[in-house]
Amino acid sequence: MSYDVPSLEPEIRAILSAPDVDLRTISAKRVRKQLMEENSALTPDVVKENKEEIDTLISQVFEEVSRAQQDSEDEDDTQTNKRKNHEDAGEEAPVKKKKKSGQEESDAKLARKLSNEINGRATRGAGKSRSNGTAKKGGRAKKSVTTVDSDDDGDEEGGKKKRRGGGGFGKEYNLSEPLSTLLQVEKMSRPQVVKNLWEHIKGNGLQNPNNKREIICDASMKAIFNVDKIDMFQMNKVLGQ
DNA sequence: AGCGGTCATATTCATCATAT
DNA sequence: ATATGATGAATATGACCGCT
Repeated sequence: MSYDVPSLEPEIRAILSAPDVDLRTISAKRVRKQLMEENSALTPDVVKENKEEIDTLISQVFEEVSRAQQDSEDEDDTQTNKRKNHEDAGEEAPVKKKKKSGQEESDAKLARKLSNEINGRATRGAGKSRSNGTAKKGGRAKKSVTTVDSDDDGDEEGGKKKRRGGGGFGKEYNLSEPLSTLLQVEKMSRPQVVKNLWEHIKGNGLQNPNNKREIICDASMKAIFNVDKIDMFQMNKVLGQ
């Protein structure tokens, strides 16, 4: 009320789209600060009183600029990509299984998490901050526990391990009638069976929507397990028989 | 005794930024 | 300066078997 916040949009846009400003390293707080420095009319008190509104406006402008910059990245990624690489290299490569999950967030949501999203990613990428990320992680420090892709491949000096070939999970089993019918193979190792089974499950949407760990057996599945529904773990269990 | 591979969800953890 | 909200990422879960 004491200030026409919307009129700040051009200034905010200028700040956010400045060549030397990274959307990942900028924060709403910084923008506010810069606004105050450049605009004498914006005293700390004024900002304080309109903080919420200003933040909202910043978030809106951020969205637009961010989108524009994404397009730029598609065409020319040298800048951003380079920087990004640098960060990743300098920091540590946290194994991320999932990439981006969704860029389309509701506007309301986006506005709400503007600050967190921007700065969260920014600081993380920028490194510094925690520096010893792993150490601090503490209990969760152990990254890939099992899926560590240690495909031992190669040599293994002579008669060391054939665990790959005849190993515990490498053993192939003769599939039961309904199972071989369903999977169209006669023998297979258990992990492979599970894999194919899930393929079938997902293909036919046999998961219980409420509890997706629960499999609702269809005719062919019922022929195998003899039940209407089965826990995905139990499924694996029965499979061993 | 434990590791290895396979699956999806649930839970937990830590870290970040803002707000008070 | 601390408390809190929120978010992302990682791990645990459960069962199988054979080998080191």
